[in-house]
Amino acid sequence: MILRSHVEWALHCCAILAGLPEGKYLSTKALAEFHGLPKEYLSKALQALSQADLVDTTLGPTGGYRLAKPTSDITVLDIVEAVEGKARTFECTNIRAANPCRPAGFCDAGPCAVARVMWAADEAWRSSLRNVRLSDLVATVADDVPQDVWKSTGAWIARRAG
Amino acid sequence: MILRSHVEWALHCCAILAGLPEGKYLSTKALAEFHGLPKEYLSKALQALSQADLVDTTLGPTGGYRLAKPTSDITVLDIVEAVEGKARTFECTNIRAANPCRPAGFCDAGPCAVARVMWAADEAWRSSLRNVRLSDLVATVADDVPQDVWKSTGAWIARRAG
DNA sequence: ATATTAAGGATAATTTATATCCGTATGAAT
DNA sequence: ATTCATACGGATATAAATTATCCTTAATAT
Ligand code: FES
Ligand code: FES
Repeated sequence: MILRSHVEWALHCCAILAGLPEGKYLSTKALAEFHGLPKEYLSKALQALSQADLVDTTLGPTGGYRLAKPTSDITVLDIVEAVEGKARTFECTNIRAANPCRPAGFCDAGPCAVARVMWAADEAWRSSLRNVRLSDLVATVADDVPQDVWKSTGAWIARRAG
Repeated sequence: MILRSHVEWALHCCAILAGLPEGKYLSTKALAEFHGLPKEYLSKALQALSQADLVDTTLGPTGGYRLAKPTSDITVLDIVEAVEGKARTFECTNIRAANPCRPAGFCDAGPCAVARVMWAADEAWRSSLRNVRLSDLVATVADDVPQDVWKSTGAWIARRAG
């Protein structure tokens, strides 16, 4: 099992959009260049963010993306689920139903105990991601990145914004 | 992202092996029949359990699998990692390195903040699975299944054990 | 000897992930 | 008005992972 690369892309793009000057937009082209990613494919991840209402978009020469809400109102889980879907990572195919010792027509009262354990772990994973806001993430990144790089990155974004 | 079906198979097989009479083995064929699974493919999952030293095996007409340890010494995580691997579910491709504002030869001090958040969630998932022992799981299943079905299932296992 | 089993290698089919291409509608600048 | 750059979505292509089967080998019980 492995998460799609879109998750890494979407999270980094949101972190960049967080540094965008008020009211401006940043294009797919700029985001792809910045991260060294294939523009057309990155576009699919950004479309997913748009469909999840995490970002606003506009068309035309100065068009692109910007965050639709304050960074403190967006969680990492919001972003992950936007590109990866909300479906559980464990899928029960109900193999217990094949038990030859069951009476004919036997009907289970609820989900299998195995599935419940796996789903609880899935929820722990989601809960962990839900507890980190985009604002927290950006603050951590800002802490990690040397000040001069951080500053010139902000300038780069402002320069490419439309 | 979705876990492989082997996870569901391996967990259910371990739960069945937990009901095996002392010293006996249960074959792939019996486990496949019981769960309605393709024998040859299920065999791959069981081999993974064997390689992780969670089960003992023996050859020959009375051969098959049995648990290698007490059920309280095996966690759900042990089983999941045996078939799914221990690799993290989030893979960082270090896209931050493409940032055009970095000075040439810039070297990161540690893993990216985005990766750290994703890895923490991964660990929360694993921790949740690690906190459930096979003995706990079996107890829950026993609670779920009607007593008569539980009993006849135990008899079925004993009958097929060699 | 014979039958049955786990183990593992080879191979194929199916599904998912990755990636590119192109047409359309929209908005900004001239 | 015209032109250009953009998001969006559909279609298609390629690569990789998952699912599945087949077959050979070595071990073991009867
Ligand atoms: S039947 Fe699907 S997890 Fe038990
Ligand atoms: S560079 Fe990989 S998660 Fe940030």
